[in-house]
Amino acid sequence: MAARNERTRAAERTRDAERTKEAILVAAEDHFARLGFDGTSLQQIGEAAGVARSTPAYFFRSKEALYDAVLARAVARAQEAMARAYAAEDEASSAEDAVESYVGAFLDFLGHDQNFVRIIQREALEDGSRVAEFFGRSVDEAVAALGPAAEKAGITPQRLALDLAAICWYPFAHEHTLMPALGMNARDPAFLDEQKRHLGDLVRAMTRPGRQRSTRR
Amino acid sequence: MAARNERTRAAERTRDAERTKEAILVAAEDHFARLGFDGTSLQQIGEAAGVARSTPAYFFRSKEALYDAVLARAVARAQEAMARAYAAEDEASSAEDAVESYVGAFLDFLGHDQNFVRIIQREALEDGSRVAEFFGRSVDEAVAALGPAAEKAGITPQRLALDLAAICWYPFAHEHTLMPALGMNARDPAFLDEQKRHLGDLVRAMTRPGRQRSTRR
DNA sequence: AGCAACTAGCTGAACGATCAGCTAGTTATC
DNA sequence: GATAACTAGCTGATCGTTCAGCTAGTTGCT
Repeated sequence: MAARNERTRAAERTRDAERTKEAILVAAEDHFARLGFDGTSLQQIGEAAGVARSTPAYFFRSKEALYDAVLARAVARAQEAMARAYAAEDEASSAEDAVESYVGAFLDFLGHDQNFVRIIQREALEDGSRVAEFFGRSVDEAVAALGPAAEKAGITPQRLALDLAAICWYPFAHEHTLMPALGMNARDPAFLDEQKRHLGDLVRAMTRPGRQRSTRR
Repeated sequence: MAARNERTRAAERTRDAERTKEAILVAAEDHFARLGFDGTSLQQIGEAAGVARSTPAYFFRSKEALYDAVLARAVARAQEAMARAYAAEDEASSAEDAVESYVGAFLDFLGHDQNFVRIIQREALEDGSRVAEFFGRSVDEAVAALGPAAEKAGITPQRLALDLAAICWYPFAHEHTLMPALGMNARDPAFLDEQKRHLGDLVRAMTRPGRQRSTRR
């Protein structure tokens, strides 16, 4: 049995708190992302990490504290990925290109970090979620990156950010609900490519001059 | 104590299977939507419905069967709302107006049925979700309603449906994550109005002639 | 170098609490 | 009085947490 093998290996392995904590964090993230906080037991996490049931609690004090550590890790990954995208984006030749490269980086990150999407989706269902605070810096960067294009389109950068985030995020969040009903597959690389191109077209359509928008009342 | 009062009232109330089942369904939906399947106990549902803990199981056989009934109810509400919107939409004068009225109905429904959004969000996190099948008819209607505008925009109706669904859905799904970070409030009626106008502008921008889209490779 | 004292890593067992499902029963209604 | 509408009480399973204890590894002393 796999679990047995892992436990045996763990017993032979030299003691290393950092490595063990890391294994627990990885196992916990996978389980929390797939099954949720309530749907995951410390027993399962311990088995997957190759340690005893009590070891996660030994290192992280409580199940909730372990979850907090998992959440912080996942958010940090996203922040770093988007900060890199923000740093790389300033060599774009036009406002539209800047958006396209920034959005492309976001799409790539979401496509490669399914755990992040699932964990944030679960957080979004908690009333007192704390992720909003975590997003502060990333939102500032996004608003800066989208600012010029938003001005050309005649909308606020916040609204442009919302539209793009929604279109990027939704297919991954709903790959088991609306996507199959539409005959689409979010994990198909061809879909990702098409999505990037489509978003570029969309931004160019929004910024093209000569538009007539609804007048404010 | 409130629970005691409700129980007392239940005992005094005349027996009525339909009314009791309805009360259980309503209570169960609220709890499942807010706290999830695992986070909700039959005890809580019974208390909220004003019946004993064993009554939900008496009428619905098991917790899972009760959840299935709740899910079917919520999906049926959405299907009816969108079928009405589809029926009302054919008097629109242009392809763009048709989209705007259809999308407006969708937005209104989502804004008034928070339970539906939350339940579907939770379903989307289950790997073996069955909601995809339920969406079949509604998707066909949506594709038909959006067809003319999609053709004008040079994209498939499925993709237009995906974009619009994403932008409509996302603010409600993430009203506790990205929305506050962007300084927006999905439940503000002014935001809903602005969102409708904005989506109309977006569709008109997409369908405006003279665009230059990326060429397929 | 070698040994004793100490610490950090990790475990198994036990705890109280909570849960869904079951069963035997009680009450209202026709 | 038969049947449907409910309920209280029980049961086995599972959960997170706690804790004493074991052991591998480190440090300090001679």
